Amino acid sequence: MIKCIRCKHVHAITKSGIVRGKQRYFCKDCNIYFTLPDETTVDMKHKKHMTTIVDIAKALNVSKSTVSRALHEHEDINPHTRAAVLKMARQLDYQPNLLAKSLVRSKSNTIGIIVPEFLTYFFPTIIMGAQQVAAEAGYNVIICQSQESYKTEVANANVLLANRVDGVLISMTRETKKFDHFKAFEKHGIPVVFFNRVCDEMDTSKVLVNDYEGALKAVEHLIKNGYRNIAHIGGPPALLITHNRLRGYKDALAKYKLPFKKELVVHCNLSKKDAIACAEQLLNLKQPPDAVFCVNDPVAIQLMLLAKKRKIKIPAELGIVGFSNEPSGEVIEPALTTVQQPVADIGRSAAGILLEAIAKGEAYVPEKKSLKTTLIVRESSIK
Amino acid sequence: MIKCIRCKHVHAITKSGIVRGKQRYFCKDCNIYFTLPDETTVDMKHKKHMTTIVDIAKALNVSKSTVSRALHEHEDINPHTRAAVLKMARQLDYQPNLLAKSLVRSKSNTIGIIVPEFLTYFFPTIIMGAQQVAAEAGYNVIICQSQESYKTEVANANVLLANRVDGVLISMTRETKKFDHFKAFEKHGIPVVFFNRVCDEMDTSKVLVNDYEGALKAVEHLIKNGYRNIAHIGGPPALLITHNRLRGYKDALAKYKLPFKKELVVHCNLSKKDAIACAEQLLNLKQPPDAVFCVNDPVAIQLMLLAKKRKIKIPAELGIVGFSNEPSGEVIEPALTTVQQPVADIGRSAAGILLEAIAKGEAYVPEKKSLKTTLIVRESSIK
DNA sequence: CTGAAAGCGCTAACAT
DNA sequence: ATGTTAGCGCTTTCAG
Repeated sequence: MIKCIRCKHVHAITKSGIVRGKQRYFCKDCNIYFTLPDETTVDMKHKKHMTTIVDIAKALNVSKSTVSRALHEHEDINPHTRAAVLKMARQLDYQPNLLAKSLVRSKSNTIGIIVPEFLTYFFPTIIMGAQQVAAEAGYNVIICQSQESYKTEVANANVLLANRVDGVLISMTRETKKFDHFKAFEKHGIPVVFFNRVCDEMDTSKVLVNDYEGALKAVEHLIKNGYRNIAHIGGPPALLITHNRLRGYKDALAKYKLPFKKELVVHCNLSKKDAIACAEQLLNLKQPPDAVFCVNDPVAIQLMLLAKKRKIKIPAELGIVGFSNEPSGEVIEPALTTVQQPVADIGRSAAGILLEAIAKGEAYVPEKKSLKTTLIVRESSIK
Repeated sequence: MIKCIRCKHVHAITKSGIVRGKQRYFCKDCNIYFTLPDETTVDMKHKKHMTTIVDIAKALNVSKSTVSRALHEHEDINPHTRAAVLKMARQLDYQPNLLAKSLVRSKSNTIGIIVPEFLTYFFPTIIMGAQQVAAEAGYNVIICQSQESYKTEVANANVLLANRVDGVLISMTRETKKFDHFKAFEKHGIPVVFFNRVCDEMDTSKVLVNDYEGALKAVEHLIKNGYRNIAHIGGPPALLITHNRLRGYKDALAKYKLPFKKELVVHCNLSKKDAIACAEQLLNLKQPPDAVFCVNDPVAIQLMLLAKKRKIKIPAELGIVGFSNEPSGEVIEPALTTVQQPVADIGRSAAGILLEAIAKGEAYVPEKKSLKTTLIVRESSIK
């Protein structure tokens, strides 16, 4: 709707020839000729318009569908036009607008990841693995940190929903008890794969490390090396890994007919401070343990540091085994025996399953995957 | 337009009653009755339609513009309609489609990050910092790993471009010599902030750690502690940090009138293998150093491990200072003196500057930020 | 205060 | 083989 530049009215306007490629108009009321201010020149520096398929189409005098087809190896396309389009696309520096594509396809080619934190090497490594697999399949990754807060986790879920991710990878906070924010994904047909900190209430794919087996092997190893009064520093009771590693610990004792002593099991919230507190609690026992299986390496290291400070000889007087094989365990003295988990594999595996689920849609059947652990024997556990 | 399920033609079709709530058709040509496969029932579970503003509008018998306005605290809106819309939105579990919003606003509220790798704690920590700041401002983050490959980096840049990110954070690969893929961002008015591995050729914001000063302090500390024959294991020559830390090393020597000896400087590509090779090279010297300033902690740790293996006393016979304060340095014995960089701050700072640039648009003036380092003195450098 | 309509860039029926 | 058209879900003039 063209308005007269003087009277601002729209009636009484007629086209009147073309001047320097621009349409000229005539207002019968005001009796003046005018052309519209060329907005493109203003735009030029303001925000360089990215070339679209329409630009290519115009340049080549074809329709945008033709351009779209040429760009997508559609079969019904003349090889010549195709070549011309491709050339022009390169020439104009065309970058497809994935937002538009996602909108019309109802598919964003993006997956979301929710992790509780990002500080230790653990989650970054998993994310890296997932990101690699995703990138290879042409998927982007949006990462959210729940910071171990249920509320944030709900917000994260909404962000991912609003961004219309095609699938989600989740490791829950330790305080998550309600799962509606996860179920919302399912409700919209968005597949979810849990890893590590999984949700039992939901019937989705899950990728876990075989914590039970890892713990069993670790404690068995201690027993075989002559330790008899073996303690366990576990994780937060809410976590499944805590449960499974504790179970492995118990079963190993049982297997070798060693008594289970309640006072030898303490739970740690995984903070450094609490780790030290737990270590103290154990070492202060009237009958202190001669070995400790720790829920993870950082905890094991705090224990070792404390023991060393107290001149307790490791491994002679105190055997220590950790879990997760973090870099620090390798350089500490004595080097820490630990249960290695295939961390990057967790991410790769989870992402792989998720992509499959996205591809299969309805047909997809949830799958539970349990990754193997390996006991890495170093010095801290060999009497 | 109903087609016969046999002859596929559209003429000769008539309606013929309703069966179980579904319209039945009759093809006069083929003489058969049929109903159309019920797509809605399939759809129901297939992909639950997410509610849109139109759904809300219909439910309330208002126009979608009204809904949009209600959802955005627009001023021209009746408080009652507003309340009704909000209520209905909640009721229908409305999640705005950010893809659509981004498309029409030409603003994705997403920033991209390109980092060379993701393995050490360094980049993940930076990303975490950046992600926090971004999330607080309502921005998502898309992360790309260039894997130290120029080609991948170019691909990464295109991915971000195609996703229409509003800004980009970059730490270059060590082999990047051409910068067209970065300049493409500028060309489209997408602000770029470099961090850590910055690009001198581009006039954009940069966030760096004051490597020079950190190195200077580190070497000065060694000198003050009585070391006189101080070596340096540097990083890959292509990196700026290598250059700056080396400069700090040299200037510290100069400041105390100590001679610079070429054979005491070796360059390491930062791989573990090469770190060991460099350490060996130095320790094998006819006149081995009595202290080494290392380009980073992992290298320092490899050196320490080798020295210990050779029964060289640390710090008595060999002082060692690292750079970056990685967790391992704290637990190794003797504990590693190191230069701490405010890693998460790099990410926070860079993201902050980027968001500001996005907000200011044209008006934005590039800014160079140099973050301070702190020398953390532990045992490995005190004779 | 509300509605109608245009359009962001793209895909995908449908038509030619 | 190519063009036309109708959206995807949303914001944003413009018109009441």
